[in-house]
Amino acid sequence: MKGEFLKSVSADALLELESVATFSSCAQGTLLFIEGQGPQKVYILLQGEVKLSIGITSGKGLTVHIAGPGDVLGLAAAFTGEEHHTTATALRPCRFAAVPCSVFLSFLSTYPQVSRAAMRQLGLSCERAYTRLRTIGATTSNRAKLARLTLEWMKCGKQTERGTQIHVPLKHGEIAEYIGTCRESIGRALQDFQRSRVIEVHGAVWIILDRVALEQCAGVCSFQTEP
Amino acid sequence: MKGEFLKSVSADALLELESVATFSSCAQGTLLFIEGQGPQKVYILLQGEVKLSIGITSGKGLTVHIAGPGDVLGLAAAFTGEEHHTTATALRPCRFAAVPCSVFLSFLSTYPQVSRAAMRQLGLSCERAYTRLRTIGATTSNRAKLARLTLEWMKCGKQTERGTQIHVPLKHGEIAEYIGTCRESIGRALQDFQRSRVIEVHGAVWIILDRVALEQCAGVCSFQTEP
DNA sequence: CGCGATCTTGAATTGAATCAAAGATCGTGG
DNA sequence: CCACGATCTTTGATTCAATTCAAGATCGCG
Repeated sequence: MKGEFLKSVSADALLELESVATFSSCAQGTLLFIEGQGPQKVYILLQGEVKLSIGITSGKGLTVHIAGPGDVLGLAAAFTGEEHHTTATALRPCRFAAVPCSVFLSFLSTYPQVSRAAMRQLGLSCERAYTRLRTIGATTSNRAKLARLTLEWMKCGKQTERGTQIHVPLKHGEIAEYIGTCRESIGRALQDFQRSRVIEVHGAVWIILDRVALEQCAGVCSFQTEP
Repeated sequence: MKGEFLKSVSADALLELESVATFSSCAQGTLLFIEGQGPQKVYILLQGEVKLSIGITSGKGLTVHIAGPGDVLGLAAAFTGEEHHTTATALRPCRFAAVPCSVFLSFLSTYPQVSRAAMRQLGLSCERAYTRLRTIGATTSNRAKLARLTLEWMKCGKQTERGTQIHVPLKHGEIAEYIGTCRESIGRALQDFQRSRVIEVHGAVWIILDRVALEQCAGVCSFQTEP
C-alpha cells in the first residue's frame, strides 16, 4: 500500500514524468511544504520518510501520516488550488521528484490510468484523515485512543503463536503526537495494557496478546481492567 | 463553494449523467451510507442537507461536514474501493441522484473536466478533514476548540460595524458534535466568550466582537480572560 | 565511566464529563 | 390566548481523567 502510486505508473508515463520532474534530495528535518502555504509542487518520494502533520504553527503538533518511498505528497492542495493544510517534514535524508502542480495536472490528463491512481491516493489520504479523526475525536479516554491506534497498526503486523506482533519504531512522545496527548499518558496507558496482559512490549516490538480486549477498550470503554 | 460540483458539469456531460443515474428521495434521518460499508454508489445531492459524520458505530459521533445541494457524496470510497469511513445522514427530506461507483468512474474518464471537478471535490473533503483534525486534535482546551470552530465559520460571515456576523442554526448539542465535547461545555464556553465581550449571541445569530481574542484563544491559549 | 536522551513514577492541579434540577423557549391543541 | 408537553439551555455539585511539574531510573553511546 505504501509507495503504491509510483508502481501504478506505466513505463511510458514514467518516462514523461521524468522529463518534467526536478529530482532533488533534502536533509533530515527539511520542510517540503508548510500548512498555510499555497500549492506549488507535487512531490513524489523516492527515498526516505516524510511526516505529514497538522497544527505545527498553531498549537500542538499532530501526526497524520508517515509517507514512504513511492508516495505522492501535496495532491490535495494541487487539486483544490487552496493552501496546504498539512506540513511535510523529512524524517531522514530524502530523495524525491518535484513537479509543479499545473504540469502535474496536465500530465494526469494525458494519462488516465495515472489519473486514476492519483485519485486513489487522494482518496486514501482522505480516509487516513478520517481514521485519525475517529481515533482522536470520536473517542473518550486516552487508553481508548491508544487501543485504536494499536488496532490500526495491527493491520501491518504479523501473526505469531502468542499474538500479533508489530514493530513500533517510535518514542512515546511520537506516539503521543499521533493521538494528541502527552508522552507520560502514553507510558501509563501502555503499562495498563501490559499489566492487564493485553499488550507485551519489548522495546520497539509489541505483541498484542488480547485483541478482543483492545477492541472493547476502543469501543464504549471507560471501565477499569482489574482491581 | 457548496454545491460546486454539479455546477462544473457541462451540459452534455449532465445529459449523460442523467441517463445513468437513479433519482430518488429520502426522508429525514435516512442513512445514505454507513461507516464500514463497502462502496456502492456515488450520491449527488439535489435537495436537502446531509451530515457526514464519524464514529456513529463506535463511540461518540463526530460531525465532519454538512453537505448541501450540488455536492457529491461517497467519492473517497468510490476511488479507493475501500469501505466508507463516514456515515451520511439526511438532516431533512432529500432528493438525490445515485450512480453506481463503477459507472461513475467510467463516466469520469469520458469527461476530463468533470473528472477534474471530482478531484477538486475530493481534495476539498480532504482539507475539511484536516481542518477538523486541527480543531479537534491540535488544540488543548475546550474553549480553544470553540474559538477555532467560530473562526472557521467566520469565513462565511458578513461584516457589520459591530463585528462579523454569522448564522449558526445549530443547537449546543450539535455544535458539541463538531468539536467532540458535550452540550454543557459548549454552553459554558460560549458564556465565557460573551462575558469577556468576544462574542455576542442573539439566538442563532452570533456577532464576533473581538476576532483577535478568538485567534489568541485558538492559538497557544490556556490563560483566563478576566478576573 | 559519564553524559544525554528517554522512559518511569509520583503528587498536585486543573479542566472537562457527568449527573441532576431548575429555568427558557417553542409549538400544539384546546 | 393560555396551558401543556417537549425540547433546549443554564447552572451547580460531583467525580474522574489527564496534564503538568519534578525527580529518579534506565539505556545507549562515546
